[in-house]
Amino acid sequence: MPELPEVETVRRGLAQSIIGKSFSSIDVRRRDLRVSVPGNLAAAIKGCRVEDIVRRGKYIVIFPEGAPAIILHLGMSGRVDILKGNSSGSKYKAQKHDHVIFTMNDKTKVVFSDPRRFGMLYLVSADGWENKKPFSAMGPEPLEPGFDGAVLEENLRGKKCNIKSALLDQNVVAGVGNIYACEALFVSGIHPERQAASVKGREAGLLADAIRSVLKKAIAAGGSSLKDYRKTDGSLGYFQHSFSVYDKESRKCAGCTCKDKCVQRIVQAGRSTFFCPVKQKKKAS
DNA sequence: CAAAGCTCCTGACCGC
DNA sequence: TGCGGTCAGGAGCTTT
Repeated sequence: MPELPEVETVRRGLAQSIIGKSFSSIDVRRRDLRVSVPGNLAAAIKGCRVEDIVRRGKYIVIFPEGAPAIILHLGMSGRVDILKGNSSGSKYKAQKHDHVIFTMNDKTKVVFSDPRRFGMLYLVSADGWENKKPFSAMGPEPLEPGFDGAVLEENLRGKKCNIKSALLDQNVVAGVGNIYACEALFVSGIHPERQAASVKGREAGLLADAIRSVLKKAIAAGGSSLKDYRKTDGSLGYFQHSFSVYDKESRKCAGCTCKDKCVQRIVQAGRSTFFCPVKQKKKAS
């Protein structure tokens, strides 16, 4: 379940390994992902030098010089493996779910694999990319300076759905998914069933701070590896060991002083929510 | 416009 | 051991 911290970890791995290098070949083994991999991918980027790689929400955007931007989304089970040219790259043999393999001019291989094929890899013209499809309406980056309680409150205004579901809306805040929505609500002491628009003022500030701190800690840990997620060198993230409530049904919450087995699981908008009913209050404080 | 429901997909897991 | 059923979940689409 790659969310912002996992995507950021992958972005950093990519940036370190391929910025300044150019694409020498692109092998598309399977096109039918969530969005079809464009037929002109190889023709569009071959020979182009990678200038920059940025992240917006859960998307990675790669900028090859003089070419369209490559939009990459890891979906549910997507993974990027980087094989250094001098060693592992030459021994690489494509696995079942390796869909797109980029080979750089120094033989480094970038392998995009995704068993469930919820991921996406497509091209958008680099000029004005931020104003196009998924990005134009996307909410603020929670780790950028402009994000605070006032901004969050504004984006929650008028929302009648519960706060947990609202946090999953990428137009409210970018990059937060199921795990970190649960974790941030716990840290801020807000009950997941609270009406979204009722979270304002001091509480909106607490929630914004909680989102930032949880995401920062997760990035520092290299993300959370539950099933499929790996860093670009194949190693595991380890933030899953630091979850306060996520996937802890009928167990103790972080720093628990409640009766034991306090963590409850409910389903909201078809997604699991984990929370502590003792520490997360239904009434605004 | 908002929000809920549905869909895509496959590996993992459970119970018999 | 093997098989069928269920689940997970990001985002886009459809329905209400």
